[in-house]
Amino acid sequence: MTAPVRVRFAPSPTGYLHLGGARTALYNYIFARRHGGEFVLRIEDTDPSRSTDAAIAQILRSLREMELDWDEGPEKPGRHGPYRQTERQAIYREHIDRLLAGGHLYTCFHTSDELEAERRAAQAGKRAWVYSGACRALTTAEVERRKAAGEPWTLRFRVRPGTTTFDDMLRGPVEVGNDTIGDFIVQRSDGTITYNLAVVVDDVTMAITHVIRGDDHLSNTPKQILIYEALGVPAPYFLHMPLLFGTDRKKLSKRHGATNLEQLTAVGFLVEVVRNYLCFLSTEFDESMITWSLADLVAHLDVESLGTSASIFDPDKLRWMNGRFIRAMAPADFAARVQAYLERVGFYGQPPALRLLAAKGESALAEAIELGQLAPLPPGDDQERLTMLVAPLVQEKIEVLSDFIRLAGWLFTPLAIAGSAREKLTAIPDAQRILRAAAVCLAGLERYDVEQIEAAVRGLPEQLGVKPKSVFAALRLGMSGQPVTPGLFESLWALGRNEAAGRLAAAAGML
RNA sequence: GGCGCAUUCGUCUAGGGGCCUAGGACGCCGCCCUCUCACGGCGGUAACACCGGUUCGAAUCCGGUAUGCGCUACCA
Repeated sequence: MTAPVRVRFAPSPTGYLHLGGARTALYNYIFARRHGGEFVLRIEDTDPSRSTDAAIAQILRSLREMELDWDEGPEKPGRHGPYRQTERQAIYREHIDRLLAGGHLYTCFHTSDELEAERRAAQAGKRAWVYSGACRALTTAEVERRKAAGEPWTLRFRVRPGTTTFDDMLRGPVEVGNDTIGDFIVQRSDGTITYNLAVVVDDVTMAITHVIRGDDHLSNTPKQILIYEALGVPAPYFLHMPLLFGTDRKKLSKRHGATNLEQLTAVGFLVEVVRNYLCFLSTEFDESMITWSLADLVAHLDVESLGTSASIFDPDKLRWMNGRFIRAMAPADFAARVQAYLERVGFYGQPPALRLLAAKGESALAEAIELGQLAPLPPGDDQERLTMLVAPLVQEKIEVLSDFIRLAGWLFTPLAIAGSAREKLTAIPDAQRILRAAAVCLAGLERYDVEQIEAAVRGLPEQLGVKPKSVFAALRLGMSGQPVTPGLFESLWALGRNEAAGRLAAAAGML
């Protein structure tokens, strides 16, 4: 019988979980669940200068938001812990000793400055460069003498001659000549362990059977295989997923706008959609997949049938998917999501969120939230009622949740007609007459419902002898101060009779 | 420079020797619907990186070139 499948996701906590990382986490999770295996989370913080606890917390939060619960890892103790590399020093020690005993490691006294110079010279002469292995020849006595003299030293891995091969589950056989690898450092002069050794030791001791990671690690794999060999343990299966780039074909970074889950959800993308979008890259996609649940992803997606070339993050397609998803939601669910979103971005009782979005756009909003400038604020009773009332009106037209604010934010703030809206309103012939008539008309309606409102408004043009367009435009501007709103009749209805009539009358008074 | 991986419309992709004068989706453009904006519907634009082979026949197989990315670190 074969060993149970165990996979891991091993981010280095140097910042947010970016989308590429989220994607490999997703596929690791899916692979584990498909094979009834276990998914472990490990934090690769061997470089303390770049790792922060805040980043770790951030990453855990994002994974949880995507519902990728890990079976073992931080805050989820298991038999193979600890799950932070900084806490596994003793384990590395032990393995270093084993390698040392096996003659796979040797002490090297070359300083990084010396090596840097050599490398530069080789570079200038357009010659290939790998570490010469000069220190291999040092005698034990010599080593001891120089160590005693206080010279800094590192431990290097003695790369054997020959070639190293492995079968990538996605790309097939890969073969490299060991002479192109060069003895690499495994223990730094400060005594800390290097990435390539740490991963191997961790994967061995955590009983990882399948290493599913980004393509950027493909070139490191031969080194790691050499270490497995030296340790005398079988290497796991490897699968290198295609990378995810920004629109400029470069690695995703801040310059590409919203590129991590936090920012994306801050502008109103739904986690499920982002999650699905990431999964649908490098594979065939069908519209019916947009509303898939995590369980559906597990049931249908197979990391082994992904394509092999890198793909580019396309915010436009994500938007479209988000819109489709929103349209497919039950109205009540959508309303609840809108409310939670508005609360999160501090919309309720905090016009700043609204203004920020209007003036500076989505990225500014995302940034403000990120910096904690907008505190979550629960809605008041009236606001909650209004939100529920208005949500269905916008559900059919928006792409991201922040569009709600753009489209319907005016409903939550006192009437203000300024700038171009004011100019447009004044430019409408008979605007004042129209507004007054409409206010009176609405106030006198027998029943205040959408049908009655529509009938009344549609009767106005003939009644007043003006063009229908003038009436619609005047009422829209007059009730909202906005050129674009949800449906006119529905909006007037959502406002309520008094508020609607009051706004129109007030608008007439401003002319 | 060396090594590795990749290469179909702008983007995500279908395609695994004849079904391909290359199909779908996003975007873009146009039309329809329409109280604004959208949504929705319909239509259009647009690609096999290049050069050589193999073959009766190549997007599909092979070789080379180019380009991109990654590794080549006492980063991960």
